[in-house]
Parts: sequence; structure tokens; C-alpha cells
Amino acid sequence: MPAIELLVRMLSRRDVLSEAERQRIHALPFREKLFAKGESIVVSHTEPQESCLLLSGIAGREIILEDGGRQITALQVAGDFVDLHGLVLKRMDHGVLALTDCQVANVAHGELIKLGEDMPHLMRLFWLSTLIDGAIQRNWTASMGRRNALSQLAHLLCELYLRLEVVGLAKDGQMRLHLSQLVLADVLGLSAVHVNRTLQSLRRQGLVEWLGSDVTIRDFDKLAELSDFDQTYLNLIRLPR
Amino acid sequence: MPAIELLVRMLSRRDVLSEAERQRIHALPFREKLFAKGESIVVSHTEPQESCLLLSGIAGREIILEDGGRQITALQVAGDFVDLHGLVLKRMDHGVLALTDCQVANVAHGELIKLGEDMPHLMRLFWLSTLIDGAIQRNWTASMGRRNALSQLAHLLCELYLRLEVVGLAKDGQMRLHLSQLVLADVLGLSAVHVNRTLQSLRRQGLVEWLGSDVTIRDFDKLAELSDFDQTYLNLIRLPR
DNA sequence: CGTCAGATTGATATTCATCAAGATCGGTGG
DNA sequence: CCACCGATCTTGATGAATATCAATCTGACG
Repeated sequence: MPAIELLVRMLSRRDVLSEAERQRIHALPFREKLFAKGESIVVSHTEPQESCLLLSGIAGREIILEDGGRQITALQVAGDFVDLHGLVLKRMDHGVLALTDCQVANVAHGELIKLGEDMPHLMRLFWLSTLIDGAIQRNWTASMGRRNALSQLAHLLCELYLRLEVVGLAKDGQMRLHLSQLVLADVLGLSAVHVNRTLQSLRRQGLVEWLGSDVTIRDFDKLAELSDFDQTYLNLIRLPR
Repeated sequence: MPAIELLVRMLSRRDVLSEAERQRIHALPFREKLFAKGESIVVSHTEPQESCLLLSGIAGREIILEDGGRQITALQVAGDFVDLHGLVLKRMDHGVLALTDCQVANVAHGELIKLGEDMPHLMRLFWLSTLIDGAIQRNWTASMGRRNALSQLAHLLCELYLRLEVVGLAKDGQMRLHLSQLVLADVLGLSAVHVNRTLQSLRRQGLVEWLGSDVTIRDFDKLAELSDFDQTYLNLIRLPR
């Protein structure tokens, strides 16, 4: 599968692509690049000239506070067009970090702008991709503000499961999440210790198994109920946009 | 000032608009509408056919949880293009509520799409507007996750001050925020009681005065320092986008 | 075999929520 | 003009959720 096909797949999940659009996307020139776990994919406060499509691995947007505290504000998985933001925002207000080894395809901003001007519908779909990020973000905000640690973690697992399923990386309740509890803590805004105890609670209730990086959702429905999960926000519907 | 001029002003703060673009925006047909405090501007899970530009007042995006808890995930002020989301996302995953009396200008989606197709640069600026919303959201996430109530509130006040200043609604440290502490609590993900005590602390430190709906920032720099505020994310820079 | 990152555990400290009771304030009807 | 009303703000007391600190344990890997 050519790298860029993942993008077609992600967009096709949300709208119908014409043959011409498909071809233009496949014609996009890109540079493949590898990042080891812990490396910065995009550095905060810089002005990137390319946008990167995540081909494999998990990346996180991070905001580092003055006191050294870190908040991961988003998780990106394969198929996500990480950093379309830079295309329009220019100067990054946050960094993107490889949370596992990551493979990305870099596409020059100029190419994307040209593509968008030629095919407004595709530009709207790129826009859509960032809006879905926004919708996810809103739901994280709701989780952090109004859910307890248990529901918050459960909600995150439901979300990640569905997102990975879309790109074929989750099935039958199973997925790989190579994330340490410390990273999870920075995602949820909790302490690592509390994440540990919260996870144990999910395990004790028989809802989740988490061995190394292999996660098994034992009972998605119960998990969804526990966390008041409503998947509307993931926009997993094919609509004319 | 014609209602739609606010939009021109908001965009001009981020990029240069050509005369042609200006004219096309002014030619946009719109319907003005009033919402009383407490009314829904956009109802969750519906599919709006128009996008609304907020002309005056304050609106909030809200997510209601099963247990009745509410999280306000964003505040919108005059000049904000509330609900451009609906244009591309179609089905709303959240509602927009008038937190004060609000005056809005509704523009049909069809008109916006046409405008965007004719003028790709304008479409990018609409996109930009939603990306700035996203950047703000990210920073709220960081605040909720990693800042204590005091810093979080201080951070919010710095942000609102700058955003209102852009549209001429804040000056010399003063702004009007007709928001109850209960609303503030739902914004910050705290209890109303705790918001009250946190506010008192800001007052005691001589950083903020809050009388009725008149807010005075006594010392913006200290407030910014206290909350580790970095305005990069508001994108208050005129750049070719 | 030693090392190191990550997971786990227990004890204690903080922050924040909850509950319940006044105090205040702006607006409204008589 | 005044009395009253509901909404909002304020305060105190108590409890729950989560953070912090400090060990210990585990498993992968050179």
C-alpha cells in the first residue's frame, strides 16, 4: 500500500472521493521520514514548511508548562494528518512528539495549498480533519472537567479503540497501545500513581486487560456506559461535506 | 457599522484582505437574529443549515453529561464565527448557548461554500478561524490538566482580555464579562464555591477587580506570570495564510 | 548478572467538591 | 417609594478525589 493511501482511506470514511480527487492525492509528492520514540516531530514555536501525515505509531501534541509540567492535548494515530495546523496557523503554539516510533509522510505546504485551490472539496475535507481533532479536543475538555478519573480513562479507551478500528489497527476488542502510564497521566491530567490505580480498577471490574502494550477491551458497551461515551463527535459517517 | 464588518476586522487582524475579498464578504447575505440569555443558538445533534457570526454578547459551547453535569468547552465573543463547524461537520456534537443576550448574523452554508470556492484564500481564513478555536481549546486542556484553580482562572482572564481587546471591547485593563460564577465554574470544570474562593484570592492579591459584570485587570503582567500565559496561541499576528 | 524504565504499593498531604446556611443585590409589583 | 423575590455571592464545616513522596517489585535487555 502506498503511504498516502492511508489519507484516502481516512477521508473516504467521511465523504465520497471522486476518482479525480483520489488521483490528485496519490500524485502528491511526499518524503517519508522516521522518528524514534521521544523525538520531536514538530517543535513548538517554529514555523514548519511541511505538514505530516502519520503512517504508523502514536504521536502526541504537548504543551509544556513553565514549571516543567506537561500536558498532552491530543493523541494522533496512523492516518491522522498531524499538523495541518501549521499550514494555516504558521507559527506552532505547541509541539508534536513521537510517543512511540513513528513513520510519517511529509508534504510541502505549497503542494497542499495548490491542491486545495484546485479542488475546494478536498480543502474542505482537510478542514474537516482538523475539525474532528477539535471535536475530540472538546470531549477531552468535558472529560477533564466533569468526569472522574475512572470515567475519563474509560472514555479515552473507547475513543482510541474506535479511532484505531477505522484504520484497521483495532479489531475484536484488541489494540496495541504502546503508551506508558506516565504518558497516560500526561494525557489525562492525572498523576501516574492515580492512573495506575484507576487502571487496576478497570481491570478488577473485568472491563479491560492491559498487558505490556496489548490492550483488550473486554466489554466495550459497559465501558461506554461507564464513561457516558457518545461517538457522534468522531464523525464516522460518510456525508457530502 | 454593518454587522458583517466585524468579520472583516477579525480576519484582518490575522492576514491582509484584498479589496475584492472585502467586497465579497460585505456582499454576503445574512439574517440578523437575537437570542436571550439562556437560549440555545445551536442545538446539539442537529444539522444546522447556517453558520452564525456573533455580533454581540457571549456564547458558550456546552457538552451536557448524562448525570446532568455541564462542561462549557469554549467561550465565543463578538466577532467570532461561531459554528463554522457545522458547515463541514454537519451534525453537531455539542450545543451553543447564549450565556448573555446575543446578537448574531446567520449566513447560509451554501453562501459560505460558494464564497470559499471562489476565493480559496478566504476559505483558508475561515479555516484559520476554527483552528484558532482549536488552539484556544488546547490551552484550556493544558490549564485543566496541569494548572491549579488559581492559575487556571488567571489564564482564562488573560485570554479573554486579549480576545476582547481585538474587537475593541476591552481597554485599559477593563472589560465587561456578564458571566455568573456558576457559568465560570462550568467553564473551568470546578465547583461554583471553589470559583468563588479562587476569585477572592485574585482580588486579595490585588490582581483583579470584579464588580457585577465589570472586570478590571489591575496587573496584567503579574496575572500572566502567575498563570504562565503565552499569547502565541491566539495568533494575533498578521501573516500571509 | 546488573541496570533501567516502568509498574505497583502504602502512607500522608492537598486540592477541590459537597452540603447547608446566610448575606447581598438587582429588579419588580404594589 | 418600599417590600419582597429570586438569583447570585459568600462563608463554614466536612468529606472525597487526587497528588505527592518514598519504597519495592518486575521484566526486558545488554
